Amino acid sequence: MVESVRHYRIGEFAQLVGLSTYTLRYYEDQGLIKSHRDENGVRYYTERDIRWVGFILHLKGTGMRINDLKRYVQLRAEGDATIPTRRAMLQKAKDDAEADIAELQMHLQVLGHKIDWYDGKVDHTIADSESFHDYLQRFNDDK
Amino acid sequence: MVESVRHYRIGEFAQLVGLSTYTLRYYEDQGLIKSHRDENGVRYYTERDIRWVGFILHLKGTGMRINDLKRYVQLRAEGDATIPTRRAMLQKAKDDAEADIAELQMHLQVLGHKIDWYDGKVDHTIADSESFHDYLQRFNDDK
DNA sequence: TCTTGACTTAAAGTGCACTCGAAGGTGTTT
DNA sequence: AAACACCTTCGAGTGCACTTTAAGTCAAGA
Repeated sequence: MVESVRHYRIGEFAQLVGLSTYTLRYYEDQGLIKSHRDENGVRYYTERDIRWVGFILHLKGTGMRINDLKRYVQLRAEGDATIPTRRAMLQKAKDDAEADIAELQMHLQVLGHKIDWYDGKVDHTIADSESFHDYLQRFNDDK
Repeated sequence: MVESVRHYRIGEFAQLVGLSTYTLRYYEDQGLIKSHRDENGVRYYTERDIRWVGFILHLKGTGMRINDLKRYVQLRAEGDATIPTRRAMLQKAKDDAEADIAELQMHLQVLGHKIDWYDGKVDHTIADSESFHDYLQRFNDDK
């Protein structure tokens, strides 16, 4: 009694992973994902494929580009010998994303100050004469 | 004895703000920045303009699009009555960027786990049989 | 039987933000 | 005089990641 694994055709799978069928075929063309085919040539996917797409989306989510993803997939196909390379790719993606966050936070800080400055102007706790640039200097004292 | 303000022509200004002269003219076309002109029609910029471009770059840095930037500039031109609207725009930009950071961090966490998993495979502290998916479950116990 | 959803290839379109080039002109510097 | 940096309009090109269309085929389900 072999329990057959649940199969999803492209439409259902697309909904599950939150991509369009177009995109799924596009990713397949690009070699990012592989699909299985039934006797009529119709694509189907399994739970494993859901997890793989999920992981791809995590990588994409950190800003990794399709080309790098392709490369990662190729390396994976080459077996365990490429683990150090893949690890390095992930580390780089991680470092890059962390740098992005740091930059984002820096911009965010200025935005926050500008919002505070607007508030100060509106409730008159900041002098009309004080420009945002002057106001910002207040936070630069320690630099 | 009026100290005249330091003027920068587009080439020098471009270097100062880290944009190309092309981009600067493009931004001007889009209404994001204004330039002053000398008697020959040659653009020049001042310190104030450096600060303004800097601020624009902070907004862009949080992911704000040209169209929204345009709108912000328009509102600014309409005077203090639009401060609440502008404040709201900044708040939204801030909220959006914070959401982006949160998402990024989520992706980052998975990446981190995958890196650890690779390390575990390499030094055999993780069983060969344990898939990354299984491994990830370890961190899901509290959910 | 008809609709629905799948299949194919190949090409074109979309959106965003630049980025560049052509072609001809002006003014300053070497 | 030549080089250089600037000016104009405006249209085309770039890069990325999709997104859509065309045109025709196939098979299962109501």
